[in-house]
Amino acid sequence: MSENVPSSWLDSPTWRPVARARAHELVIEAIEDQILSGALKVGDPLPAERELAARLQVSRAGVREAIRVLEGQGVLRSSVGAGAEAGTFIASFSGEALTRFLRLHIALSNFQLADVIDARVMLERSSAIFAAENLNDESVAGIRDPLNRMNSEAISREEFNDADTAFHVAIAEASGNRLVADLTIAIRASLRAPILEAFRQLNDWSPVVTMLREQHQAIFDAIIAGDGKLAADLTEHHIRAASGALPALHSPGE
Amino acid sequence: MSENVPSSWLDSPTWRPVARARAHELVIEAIEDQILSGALKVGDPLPAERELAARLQVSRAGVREAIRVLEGQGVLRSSVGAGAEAGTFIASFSGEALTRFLRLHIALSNFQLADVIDARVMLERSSAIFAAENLNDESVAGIRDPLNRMNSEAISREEFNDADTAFHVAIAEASGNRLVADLTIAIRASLRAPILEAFRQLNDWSPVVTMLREQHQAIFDAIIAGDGKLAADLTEHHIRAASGALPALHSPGE
DNA sequence: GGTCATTCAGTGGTCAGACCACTAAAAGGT
DNA sequence: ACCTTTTAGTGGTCTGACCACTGAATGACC
Repeated sequence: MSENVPSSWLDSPTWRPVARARAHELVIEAIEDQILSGALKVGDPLPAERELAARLQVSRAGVREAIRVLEGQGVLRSSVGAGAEAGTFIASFSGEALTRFLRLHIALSNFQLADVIDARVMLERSSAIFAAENLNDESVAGIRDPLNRMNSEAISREEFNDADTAFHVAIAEASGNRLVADLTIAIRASLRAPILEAFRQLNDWSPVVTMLREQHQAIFDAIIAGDGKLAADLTEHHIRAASGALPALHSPGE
Repeated sequence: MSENVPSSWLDSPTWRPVARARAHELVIEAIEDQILSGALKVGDPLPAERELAARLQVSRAGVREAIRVLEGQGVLRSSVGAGAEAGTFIASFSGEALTRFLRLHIALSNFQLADVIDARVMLERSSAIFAAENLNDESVAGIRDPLNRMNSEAISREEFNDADTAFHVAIAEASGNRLVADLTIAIRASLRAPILEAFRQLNDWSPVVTMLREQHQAIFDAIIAGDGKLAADLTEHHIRAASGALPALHSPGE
């Protein structure tokens, strides 16, 4: 049969591999199209799995796999049961997707810790500037509360770490930029375990915590005074000093 | 039977709802633990799906759903076949997860466009500063190439947009921070379709493209001159001017 | 008509098994 | 040793059965 086919036809650059689309990717695409076109909004239900499988002419397993992916991206959520609350819905939001993404890729050395810290510096400098410009009573209280918690004498290392995170997150949220806040939260959350472990490996953490407390207070004072530039500089200095005070953060188990 | 139970016992705060763990989430957690502990690195194979299902005592479907989620996060990749290249592996990296994440959440109005643009300003200011500080022949060529492509007279709107993106991405990559570069790429990619559509809705795009070309050239010149502060300011001005020149970007179909 | 208990129907969650496409490795023939 | 065929193991897909959940519907009683 090959003698009937001119070789120039076979060698023509119009022949390209045909990507074989996986069933679940087709379903993801279909759902994504509905979202991008505006047909699906936060809170809207999707058709039932069996219904969607019939409509898209794939198996229910393929639909489920697609839904899992989009659940993993914080886009969908599913509930068992009957009635209006049962089924799969467009989710309101969850930052867990970003957090897991960063956590895994940091662990896989796809992002270097130094790059993550630099990115953090950049994000939080910006947050500090905007927070200082956009202060209101609510955001001040939101920042002051974790600051006070960190100053409690009876605080454990874990509680301190979480209050420390809450302090930084409150500043990011005070900046008014949701994306920046979520990136800040995700980066901090992705580093929670390594930071905590580095804290644990400090024999005496009191000089470190004293330093952190002073630096947090100075940042807070600068933000309250509306001095965004100073707050940004103090924030950068603080992040780098904190990072430097935790040697185990940089060489966990190599 | 209820008369035998002290009500203070039932009301005790130690009673909490027991979260019912979904099979695929258990599998994700097991894989994640292997990654976080360092047992799995980029390029490593996972056990076969059937094997993993047996080991974790869940069904193969549960394993597949977990793998899909992690594929969606750019963490895993799978190949059909036999031999050393068959099976599921830790992936080297793909930015598609971030891009899709942003694209969907922007479409769902979970992130406001203004916040995304501000985040972009912040990222690209930082990139411009670091690029200006860390110049080498390769990064200069990487930035100059898309710049030259944009200045071609025969360029289509789509090609211009993609070269524009490549220009910004090259600067982010020249900054040397992988996470910042990937965030920049993801944000730009997530906005590709809306930007392109806004471009299409311009009756006469030549004044806009002239402006963009001039601004790109000025940014390039500032980076080459090693003036990071100027490059950052020009970048911010450029991003905001470009955004302002595309009215349809801000009211797509409301 | 209102209330309560039971049943039903539809939802997602899970599993097992069958079969397919792919692909390197193994086996068999020359 | 080389080539062809077969094999074995991989992920991809589908089907069907069953489970847990949960509001809605139905039926019984007052």
